[in-house]
This record gives sequence, structure tokens and C-alpha cells, in this order.
Amino acid sequence: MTSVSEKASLARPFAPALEKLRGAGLRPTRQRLALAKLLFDGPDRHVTAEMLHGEALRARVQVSLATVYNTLHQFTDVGLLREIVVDAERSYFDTNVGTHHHLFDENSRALHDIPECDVRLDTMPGLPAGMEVSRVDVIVRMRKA
Amino acid sequence: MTSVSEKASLARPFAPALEKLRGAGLRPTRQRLALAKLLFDGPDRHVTAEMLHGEALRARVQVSLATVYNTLHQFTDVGLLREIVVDAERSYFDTNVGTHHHLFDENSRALHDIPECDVRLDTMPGLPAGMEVSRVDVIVRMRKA
DNA sequence: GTGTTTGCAAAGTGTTTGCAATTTA
DNA sequence: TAAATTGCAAACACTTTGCAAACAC
Repeated sequence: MTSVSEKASLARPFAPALEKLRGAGLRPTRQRLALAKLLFDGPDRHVTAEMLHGEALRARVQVSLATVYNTLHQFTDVGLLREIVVDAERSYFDTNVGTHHHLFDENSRALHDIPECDVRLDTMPGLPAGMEVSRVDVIVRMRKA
Repeated sequence: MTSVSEKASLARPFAPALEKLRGAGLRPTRQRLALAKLLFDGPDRHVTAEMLHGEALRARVQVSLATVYNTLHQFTDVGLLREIVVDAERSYFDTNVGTHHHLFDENSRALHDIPECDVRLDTMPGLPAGMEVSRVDVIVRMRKA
């Protein structure tokens, strides 16, 4: 049994996460709330399923890796996350869903946003009829010199 | 036993492929020659291991899928191919190793070069010390409107 | 209560590897 | 003949799925 005040005090740190889930029409389960908190509290970030799972466990949140995968995809489907394909070995998810580009460290495999890189695509070549651009990804790859 | 004339007539269509392998310091084995011919005869192309393996079999060239994978990576290592990360599900290899960008069809999963798309990266943000840009990938993703 | 979500373990996918047999130089 | 290459099958890493139990509303 959970008292009203206990619930309120417990809920407060989860309020932003709760909003996000509510707004997206996803049931605020314990797991989803905890993952949303990890993802969206604080600055933008880039995670892999494995990373987020590890963080959750360290934060004493019981979640299975399968649920982390499912949750990341659900969040992506409702536009809370953006999936970035930079590395054939694993999938990255970005909490920044606005238009921006990426800087990938090939040594550490860390992914960063490029904040103010002006990319101009001149002469976008004619797409085949009935096709539209769904997105343009720019990935600057760096490594130890 | 193979006669000299038979060898010569057989070798002619493989001459460009042979050059490539020689130049790269790779032994021209039957498999590598056949794969090089499929890859480099004709216009630039984008292949996955599965695709190239299928083609080889259809052309009555006996190659195992493992060898196709190994060969694609060897070719990539010596600069004959470039690996493109566009799809989390599979790896693409591009015979065009010059600077250029890509157009990816999310429906058919076909990959194309963008021939003359001028991409200007202004204000390349300062890289961390000791790091250099190894490459910039630009991927325009399109899908059915 | 009813439909949704979870966790597990099993299955799946694309890819890599160990090693004996084969091929190249 | 010595060294490199191949093919197979097993191993791999990451990801998805089937289904019963747990949960949200």
C-alpha cells in the first residue's frame, strides 16, 4: 500500500518523464518511467541498448534488456528518440530529435551532436517520382590522428 | 590441364580485375578474380555480401559466403571498396571510393551515389585534440511519399 | 476485469572464425 | 614446397519474438 504523500514525493522527480509518456500515449509503467528519466533528465544524449540497460541496473531499476530494446523502439516510434545508424555493430538512439548532425569517434565509438554545423545541400538531385526525402544524415567520423 | 591459348583467351576478360588485384598485392585467386570482375566491370555499384554471393552463384562461380565476406573486407582494406553504414541490418560496399555522398531508398533498401551534390560543412566544430576527421558521410534517405 | 506490458529464454539475422583441405607462386 | 586462401560449420554479437505472469487503468 502506498500513501498519497509517499506517492506524491515519489512522483515528483518523475514528473517530466511522466509528461513525455502521457503525451505520447504510452502507459507509464515503472520501467518506462525509469528509462525516460535516465534518457530525458539532463542534457541530450546518445545511448545504445546495452548502455541504457547497464545504467538502469546500476540505478537499481529492474529491467530486462529485451524491454530496453522494446522501449527504445517505442520511444522512437512516437518521436521521443531518433535512431542513428553510424556503426554496423550496434544501434544508437539520440534524445535530440531536432535537425542536427553527428560526430562519431571511431576509437571510442562515442557519438556526439554537432551543434552548429551549417550543412548546405546544393542541387539536391531529382528524386525518383513519388519519393520524398525522409531525412538527411551527416556523420563526421573522427579518429586518433 | 589448361593450354596456353585457352588460358590466354580465358584471361582476357579478367585483365582489368587482375590489374586491380595485382596493384593491391592480393593473390589473384579464382574467387577473387570472379568477384572483382563482378564488382569492377561496368559502372560503379553498391553491394551487400548476400547480393554479391547470389550474383556469383548465378554466374556459376563457386564461392562460399564466408569468402565473399572476407574478400569484401580485404578489398576494403586495400582501398578498392568503401564500406557504407546506412542500414543497421546489413553492410553495403561501394565500388566508388572517391569523395561523394549517398541516396538511400528506405523502401527497397537500394543505395545510390549522389553524383553532384555540393555539400558544404561550414564551421566544422573544433575536434578534440589529437583527433582528425577520417571521413564525412552524407546520407539522404528517401521513401515513398 | 481487460487489455497492455514485462521478462525470460529461445530463435533469428548478419557476420566472423577455426581449421583441414586446396590452391598459388 | 611453403605460404596464402578457401569452405564449411560452428561460434558470435546484437536484436527480436512467443508466451505466461504481472501490471495499469
